[in-house]
Amino acid sequence: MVTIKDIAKKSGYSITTVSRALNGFDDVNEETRKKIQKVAEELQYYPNAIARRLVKKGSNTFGYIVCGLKRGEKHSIVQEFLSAIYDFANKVGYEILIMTVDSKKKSPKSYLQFAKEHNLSGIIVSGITTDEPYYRELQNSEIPCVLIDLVADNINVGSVTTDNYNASRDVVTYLYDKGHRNIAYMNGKANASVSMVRYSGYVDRMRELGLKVSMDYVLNGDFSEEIAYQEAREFLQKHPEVTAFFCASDLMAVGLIKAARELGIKVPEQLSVVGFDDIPIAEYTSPPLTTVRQDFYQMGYEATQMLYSIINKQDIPHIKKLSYELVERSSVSMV
Amino acid sequence: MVTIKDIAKKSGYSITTVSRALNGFDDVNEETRKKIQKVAEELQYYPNAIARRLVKKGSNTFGYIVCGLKRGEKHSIVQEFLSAIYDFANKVGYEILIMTVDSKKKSPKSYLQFAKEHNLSGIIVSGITTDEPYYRELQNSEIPCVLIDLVADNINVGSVTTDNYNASRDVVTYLYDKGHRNIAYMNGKANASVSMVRYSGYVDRMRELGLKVSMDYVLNGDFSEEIAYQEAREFLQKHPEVTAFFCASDLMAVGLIKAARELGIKVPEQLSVVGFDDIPIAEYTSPPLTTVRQDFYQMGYEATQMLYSIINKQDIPHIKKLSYELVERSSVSMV
DNA sequence: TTGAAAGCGCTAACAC
DNA sequence: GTGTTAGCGCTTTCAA
Repeated sequence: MVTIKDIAKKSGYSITTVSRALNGFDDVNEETRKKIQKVAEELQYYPNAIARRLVKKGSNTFGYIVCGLKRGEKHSIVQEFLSAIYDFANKVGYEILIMTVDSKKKSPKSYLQFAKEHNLSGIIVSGITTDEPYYRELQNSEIPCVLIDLVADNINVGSVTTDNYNASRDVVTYLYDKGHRNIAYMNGKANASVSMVRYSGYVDRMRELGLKVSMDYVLNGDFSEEIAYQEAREFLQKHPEVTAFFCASDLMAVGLIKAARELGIKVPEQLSVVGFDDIPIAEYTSPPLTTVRQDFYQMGYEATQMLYSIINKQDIPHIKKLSYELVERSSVSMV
Repeated sequence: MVTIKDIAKKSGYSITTVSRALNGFDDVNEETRKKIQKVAEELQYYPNAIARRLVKKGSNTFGYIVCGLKRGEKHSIVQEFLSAIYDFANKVGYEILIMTVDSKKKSPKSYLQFAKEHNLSGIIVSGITTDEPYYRELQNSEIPCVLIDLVADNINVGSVTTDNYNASRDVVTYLYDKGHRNIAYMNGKANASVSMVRYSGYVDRMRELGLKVSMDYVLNGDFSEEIAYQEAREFLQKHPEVTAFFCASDLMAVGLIKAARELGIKVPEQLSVVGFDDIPIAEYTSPPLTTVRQDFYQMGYEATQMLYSIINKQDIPHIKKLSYELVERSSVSMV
């Protein structure tokens, strides 16, 4: 390994001067700098980031704690987050360190340990549900944090989500305007923060519109295509009066549509379906899915940006609700 | 920040003893260890991985160079890779450092710089095409490398790919067996290694079966849905005699099918289509796509495993060709 | 069983 | 402009 010392020796200057020359300080003679740079190049010198990080105060690294980075997902949400996080990090010259968390296994280390070990400047968290130990730990973190799809607000911690509540309300309104009155709801993971707020959006808006919300009409698909399919098969047979279904995720909508098809129920003629997320698949299902588009890339980007602001003690709001878009395709009809 | 020094001070032992006690050395009195551990806990001490890394020889980190981690992808290939890389890394106690590369922009740093700066144990590379400067640089690396979907073979560098050549041949055979004789081919990015291999599989097998390969029948969709769509629109009008299309990616197949539909050509009745990859969308298109399934997770896993072996000087083959599966759905018919 | 001391590669006062 | 020195937090000989 070529070090600054080797360059010092070969160039005849001191270690300090080499360091300063290479780091562009202006108290170095230009000729000296040239010579040193030449030697550095000859020796194929690359500064050791680890050593530098040890001596400097900050590490200039964001941590990213992901829950749910796993094989065979039918959406690429994590990929969108990552793409955004790296885009922003590259822009401000930060590195990223990722810690994957498996909700099934007990986590090997706490977020605090992760952060302190690597001297992280701050961390972004996604995919965590409210029943996980991380959640409480994170709430009043001493380290800058931004949570995606989770509520939080204190000096060091911010949160970024889609405006799930209003999105949900809009869907109900949309369905209502299409003439639907018996609107069922397929909820996601009970412990996911987004499930709860989407659910309240549904309930609140239904009530406002004078529609009764029967608990019979609320299923739980756990954000899973398969479970939604199972639940729907049972439900649809019992409730022919239901003309529309709002699903808290596209994947569940897909499962629901499959169940309907098998039962001989035509979508959208006999049953209208609205999803949530707008994952790539949504465009290709038959019928193409009407759904609420979330911009996951933007969520990731805003989260990283917010983290950066928090780290730099900028005074910005710590809660960001992103806009959504109701994209109309062909899974909803008038009644 | 709580350091080993603080613990030494508070516990009354020396820095050395604290270090050894905390790292489980057996030349430490158990009582001493207990005391030290207690103090460490009280002080909420977390060992500084950066300092440790500086002093130890290896960094126990894999680098991962990704090209093509970007917004709005319709597949989650990178996500599958990452998921696998982390699964393996977690198992062997390594960390991951990712460098994103944008083929459009000139890369900010060479892979060597990336590796040396962070003292990486080795690196995994995916998404690189043969025309990129990285490619040559990587070929005879002094640092352990494993390339995904790129050929390479030397002491320090290995490669992992699907057996693209035979997969391609199998598709042609499959189509032939279904009675197709005029089989066109939609190739991917010209400079992607996989494109070339898949293309030769197509050509070789066509010839073996006594079918002529006209250059007219070979289009280039650049792995893009949109470009494939454009190319196909033009082509299909001119070549009604073509009854089957083999596309080097599912996304291109989707573009092709769209073009066919707009032209009033029924898939699969009038035109059979086979894709490649088996991305999630493939299952939901209409008609559902017959395609070659690649196991991207496995590719990532094997790559990381191979890298680990190379790093540890194990004597294993440096070329791994993974098996594939022709999944039959409904986009191909007999003729 | 414990501790003193050197050093990993680098930066940053402070002097000259 | 340049060099001396100390030190980031940790591990690791080598003595005691």
